[in-house]
Amino acid sequence: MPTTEKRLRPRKTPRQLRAVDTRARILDAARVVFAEHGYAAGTTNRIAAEAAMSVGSLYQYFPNKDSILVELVRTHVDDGGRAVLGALDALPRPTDAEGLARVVRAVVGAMVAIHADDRRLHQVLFEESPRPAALLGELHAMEDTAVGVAAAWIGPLLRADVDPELTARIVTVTIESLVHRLVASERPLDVDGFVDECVALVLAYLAPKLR
Amino acid sequence: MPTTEKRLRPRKTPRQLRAVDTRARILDAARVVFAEHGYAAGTTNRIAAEAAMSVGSLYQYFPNKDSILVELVRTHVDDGGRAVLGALDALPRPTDAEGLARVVRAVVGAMVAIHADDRRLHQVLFEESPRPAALLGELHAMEDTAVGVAAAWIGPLLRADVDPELTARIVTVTIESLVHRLVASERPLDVDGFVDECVALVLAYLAPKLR
Amino acid sequence: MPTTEKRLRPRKTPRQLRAVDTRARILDAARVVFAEHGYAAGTTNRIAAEAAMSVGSLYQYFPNKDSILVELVRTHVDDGGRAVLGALDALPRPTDAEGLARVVRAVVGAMVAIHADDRRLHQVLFEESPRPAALLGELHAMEDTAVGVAAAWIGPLLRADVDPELTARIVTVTIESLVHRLVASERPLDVDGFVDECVALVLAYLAPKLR
Amino acid sequence: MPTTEKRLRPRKTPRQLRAVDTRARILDAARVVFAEHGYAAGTTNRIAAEAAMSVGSLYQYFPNKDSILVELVRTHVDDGGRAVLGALDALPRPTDAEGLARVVRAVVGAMVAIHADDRRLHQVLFEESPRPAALLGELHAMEDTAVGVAAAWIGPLLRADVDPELTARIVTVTIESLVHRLVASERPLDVDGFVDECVALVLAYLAPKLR
DNA sequence: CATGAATGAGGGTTCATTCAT
DNA sequence: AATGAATGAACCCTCATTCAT
Repeated sequence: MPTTEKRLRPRKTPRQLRAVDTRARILDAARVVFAEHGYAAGTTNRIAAEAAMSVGSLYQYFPNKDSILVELVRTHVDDGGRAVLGALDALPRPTDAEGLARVVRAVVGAMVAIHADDRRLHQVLFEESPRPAALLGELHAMEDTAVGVAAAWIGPLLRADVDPELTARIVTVTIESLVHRLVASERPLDVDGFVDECVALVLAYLAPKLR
Repeated sequence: MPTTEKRLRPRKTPRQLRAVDTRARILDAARVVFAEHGYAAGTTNRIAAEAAMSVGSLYQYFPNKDSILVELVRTHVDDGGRAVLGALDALPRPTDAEGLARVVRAVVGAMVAIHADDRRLHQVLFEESPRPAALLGELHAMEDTAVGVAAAWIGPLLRADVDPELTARIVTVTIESLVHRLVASERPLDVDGFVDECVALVLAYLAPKLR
Repeated sequence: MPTTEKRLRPRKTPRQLRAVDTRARILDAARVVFAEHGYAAGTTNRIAAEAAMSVGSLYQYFPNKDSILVELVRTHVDDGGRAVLGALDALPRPTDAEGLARVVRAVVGAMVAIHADDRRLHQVLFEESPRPAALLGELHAMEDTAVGVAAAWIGPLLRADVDPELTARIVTVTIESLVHRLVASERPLDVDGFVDECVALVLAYLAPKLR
Repeated sequence: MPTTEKRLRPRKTPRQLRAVDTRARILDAARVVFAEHGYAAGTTNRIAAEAAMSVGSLYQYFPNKDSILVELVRTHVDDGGRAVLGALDALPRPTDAEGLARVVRAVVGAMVAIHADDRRLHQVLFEESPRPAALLGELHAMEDTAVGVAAAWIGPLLRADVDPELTARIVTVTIESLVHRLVASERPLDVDGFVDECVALVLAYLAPKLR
């Protein structure tokens, strides 16, 4: 019933929704172009062409090339966070080593899943491109948040003499690093085997620290 | 009059040696410039200036900018390999968990040491810069070699039902990834603590696989 | 139904009046924007924004950016003429050197007054901006008119062997030039002292030509 | 005798002279292009084309478009100063009204002469173009120097109760303004007549102040 | 008539690479 | 071999103007 739908949300479409859509088109195009050409050769003109619009339009939505990149990074990180939190949501707080194993497996799985989409883009976003100072702050904050979540989930299981914050950070960094390494790998890789070993690694690290 | 010409040329810098020296000067300059300006802004003119020579001369030793980068990457990887092998050379093949701990600690220490030199350069070399396909093959070969060495040192300690090759690869990749992560970190970091945890992580992973 | 339409239209803003008002709003906005940003950076979009309307609307009242500028120049010149004529209106035709001094002082005073408003705008209008050929003709005509007025006021006092037209032109040009120079000056200036000297200059020039 | 000439000045040519020549070519081209197209449309590419070189070369001699303009302004002002000083050099310090008349005539003549070259360029340089703050300072300093010179030449002739500095400044500004006005005039003008009146104006202004 | 998103030619500038000397 | 001036394609971005709604 298109008529009904139109009636139900009329005024919102013209300015707001259009703009949101255009922004999305630009970001999608940028993803494609950066993945294909890298950051330096991913020119704003190319992105505009990919988005089937003029450069001028692109610059009405983003003040410069870097801001597109920043938005892409932000979006990716946010999506990652949401994916992990979503995976955790389906699980109870672990009360024993077995529950912990399920949690770690879920997290690593979620991380790998969101990175599987476009490995090359991920590389461009997180390695090749310049990261403005402003963005770095956000990324650090995000990591701290992630460490906080990890500490909340793992902490209760740790012995009293173990620093939950440090442990959580090591686990977080390890998972992140290995998943990024997996993504960066330009050779074919047995993903499932990698995930298994990654989980094993983390659990082995945590085992002697459990209460 | 070849005799005359020979006389005019200083004895200790025959054509070959001179060229080697010039190449080295260029590479040193490139290291400085890339570390200071990044890859994109590290122009060939700047490198030539840093090397106190003309661009023209630079292009007589390297066909293009990328070839300088490639040489830098190659050199760094080779140095890394040599450093690790050197560290291992001082140790006996491990026969028990304790020996293994010493070996892992030595390797991680060596890795961190060669990366401590110039973190920024390392980042430029391994993240910011485009890596030509030709180089990728070499890097993969290097990794395989590293895995081979790891397998040789760890393998004899593993239980029969453990895949030494896979285990060695995971250990290698983990150490590499975490050290790179340490280097990439733009926030101040407790290096020693990081190394300790890194060693603990690897040993914990290996512990259940030991015979 | 023309009757209905008439009802809907507010009485005091029939098509014509409304348009005049909109034009005025645009011109006012242009003055502000040009004064603040200069000609090149005084974009039509900025002018429209300042006028609280869309660019599209602006282009319904002016065919292009230059036409706004031209209108601004025209208005300024007209205002100047009116101001000078107004100042003269309050004075009797001079019959002696004393009367002449009063007239010159009044004219210079009026000129300085209308330029004091917004020096920066004046600069943009008369120096920084391109002046289309069409406008030049009008400006020349205006100058000729001014010279004519000057000749009418000064002429009767001059000796028979003096060319009233040339004398009037020199006086006109001198006053104009010095006032513009005053406006253009980016260093603080003693305006009153400047005016005094300007008047003295003109009177000294005229003195030997008086009958 | 080309051989002799070559021998006489050998080493100076290669780097220094070439560069000076190239700079001059660029400035000449810029003069032509600015005069023809104005500042905004006088693009660096057009200037390079006019100078029969590539943009890249142009940017090896000037860091940006504005710097070319600044150099042009500086050169023009310097030339003007030199021309006026040159004209004065041929005259003795005035000791009476007659000598003063000769001096004023010489100065006005020199000013008009150096501006006769290219009126349109002069307009672009001094009206249409943005003048960086740095340049303004220099221009002010130049004016002050000019006022100083004028005071030195006129001062001794003035009555004790006359401010030589103020008088010199008014004279300087008047000559400058009227000559610029002459240049700016886009209508054909009787230059000689203008000069005569200009001189008469200045002398009439000075007459009552003479001792 | 109003709106403001869209257009795209064109501008200033950089930098890997070449080549005459 | 060395030099460094010269090259010019390509980049990012702006802004006067248009046009679908």
